[in-house]
Amino acid sequence: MVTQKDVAELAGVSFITVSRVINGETNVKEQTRRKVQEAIDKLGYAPSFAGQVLNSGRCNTIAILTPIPFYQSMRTFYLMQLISGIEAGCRKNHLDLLLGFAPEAGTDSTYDYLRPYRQKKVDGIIYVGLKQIPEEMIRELEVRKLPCVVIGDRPESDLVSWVDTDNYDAGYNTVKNIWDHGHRRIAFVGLRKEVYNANVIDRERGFIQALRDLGADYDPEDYIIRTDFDSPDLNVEVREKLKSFKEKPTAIFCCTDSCVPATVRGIRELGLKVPEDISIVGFDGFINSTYFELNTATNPQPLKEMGEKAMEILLHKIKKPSSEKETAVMKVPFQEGESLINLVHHERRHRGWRR
Amino acid sequence: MVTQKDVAELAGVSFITVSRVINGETNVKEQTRRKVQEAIDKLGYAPSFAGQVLNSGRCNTIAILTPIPFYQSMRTFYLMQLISGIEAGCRKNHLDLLLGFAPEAGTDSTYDYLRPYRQKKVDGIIYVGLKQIPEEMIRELEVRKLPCVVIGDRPESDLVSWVDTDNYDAGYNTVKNIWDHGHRRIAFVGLRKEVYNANVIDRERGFIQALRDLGADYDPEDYIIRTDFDSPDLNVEVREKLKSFKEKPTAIFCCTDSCVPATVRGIRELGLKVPEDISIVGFDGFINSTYFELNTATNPQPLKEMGEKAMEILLHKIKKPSSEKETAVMKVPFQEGESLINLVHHERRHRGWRR
DNA sequence: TTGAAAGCGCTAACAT
DNA sequence: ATGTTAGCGCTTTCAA
Repeated sequence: MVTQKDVAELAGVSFITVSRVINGETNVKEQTRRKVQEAIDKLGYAPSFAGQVLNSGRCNTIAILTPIPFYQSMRTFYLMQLISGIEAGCRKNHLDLLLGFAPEAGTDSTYDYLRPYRQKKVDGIIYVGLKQIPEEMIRELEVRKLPCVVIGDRPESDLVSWVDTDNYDAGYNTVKNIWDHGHRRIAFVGLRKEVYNANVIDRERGFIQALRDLGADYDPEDYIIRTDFDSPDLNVEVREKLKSFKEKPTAIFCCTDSCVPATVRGIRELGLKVPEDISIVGFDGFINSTYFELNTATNPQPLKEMGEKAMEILLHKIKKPSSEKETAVMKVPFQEGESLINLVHHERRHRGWRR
Repeated sequence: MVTQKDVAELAGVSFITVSRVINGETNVKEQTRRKVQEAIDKLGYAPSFAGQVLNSGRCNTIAILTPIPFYQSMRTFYLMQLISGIEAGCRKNHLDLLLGFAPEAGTDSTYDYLRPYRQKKVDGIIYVGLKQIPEEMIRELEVRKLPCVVIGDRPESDLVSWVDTDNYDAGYNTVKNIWDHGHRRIAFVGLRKEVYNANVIDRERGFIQALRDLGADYDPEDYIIRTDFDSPDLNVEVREKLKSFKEKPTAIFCCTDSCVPATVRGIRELGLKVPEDISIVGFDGFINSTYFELNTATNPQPLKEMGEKAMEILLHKIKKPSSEKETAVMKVPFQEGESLINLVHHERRHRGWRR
């Protein structure tokens, strides 16, 4: 490996002068600088990461840590888009990104996922939640004094900052939007209670409250279909639940776009059409025409911006470890789509299927 | 930060004894070891990454470097699944994964994507190709003596090993399979010539050669629809090209599953049905029922295995830098699906649309 | 079985 | 403007 010493020797100066040139210090004679620079170019010298870390205590690396599995599910889009925001922040600040994998239920528990942080291999962590941040991790953050920002959940600990979207609000507004399109019976495709996901729970709360406030003539809780992301039986679950309703919904609000295709399939299996018989509104903004035939109304989360915001907060904390916990709540806009129709124009059809 | 010195002080030994305990050396009295271990536990000491790197010259980190953008396109599934294989290898070998971003056309060219490698921040690189590995990167590999394995392309340089699938073979076999289902006019959805993708080019070559060998009564080259991944107009391009054919194909082989949904849409826009009027076969194995309504015949690439194989090769090279370039070609199996029908059973229908 | 000294590549602080 | 010294946390070598 080429070191400052090698460069110094070739240039006929001491190694400290090389260091000065590398760091762009001003107190070097122009002629010397040129000499050194030539030697650097000739040898292809670049300052070693290890030496710098040892000195500065910073390794200019941050970790993105997540329990989201890297499968071919739409959930990975959530992660991917966050990463693209985080990566933008890294670029700007000359940081590198370490990819960490937090344990998921059913995963190899012997895997020591905290090792890199114990070793101080990163300056900070962005934890992409959706699952709760593990207790032992919080303890580690405390011991190592590692800055951490969570995305998609709101941990109470003072040790972690977070960036989240206003899911209650977005859920509420979505229902209001659907209602404004003339729909009076709206169902919700949500998650089973045992699946922890603070975001979806909030969307569901918004769904329920909006319908109550709007004066719906049914109990919204009765129109919640509970399933799991990527469930292979999602279509069946939707279909059977739909069958069981006395009064059929004219619109379904899916807690995430991941559930939209299977929900549509379930509806079609009943011989019904989307959106003519049932309108669909999703959440997250994953669906696009590249892989789904229906232009879907949804609530696109500002994931890239969330990633960027998380980076910003993390950098504050890295630069000033004494700084306070920061939090940020971002709005989710509603986005129209062909999957949500205005009911007045289609009333006859709906009457038909309600019977 | 807690260092060996702190532990040594608390345990009343010299710091070198702490080092010995950490590294599990045998020449430490059991009683001393216990004393030291207690101090370690009490202080939550873990050996600092920086110190170890400086000493060993190894940073126990490998990079995955790719020009594939992190958007919500199916192409990211390719990357995701590779990563899951690579990650498995990292886990086994106590390595960490650095996520690198190679420049894509149209990207910020001021971004110094090679910095981490110049700094020796990683022990090796896995480059996920599909685009050619940049020349300046090969030069960097040479200067830094950095091991590198490419996935999805076959660079000639002796400096890089590679793992790839046999795309010519898979393309050839796919056509043969479709032919065996009774189809005699098969089209191909491929990429425009200016889009570099060695894999797809090989699939196309297989497509052409198979039809020639099978004695097709048309020139396969006339039945190639050229587009780009994720093109928003893919359906239009397919539709218009289909219209232009005198003799209509009864089956379409898509160079990647990414193109399947839009291809299906294009077909439907002509009032035709999949698979009744036109069968579809894809490639890669991205399509699944979670987000696409049609169970699609395809050629699932063994991506996870490829990632694992790449890791294996990379580790060889890291452990023994003098070792030779290694290459691996993996088979792609054909997978039946409802989107490909046996033509004899549906002949009437097909006659109908051919007219 | 334990410790002292040197050195990995770099920079900050202090000479010259 | 340039060089010397010391030290970051660790391991290797040599000494006790």
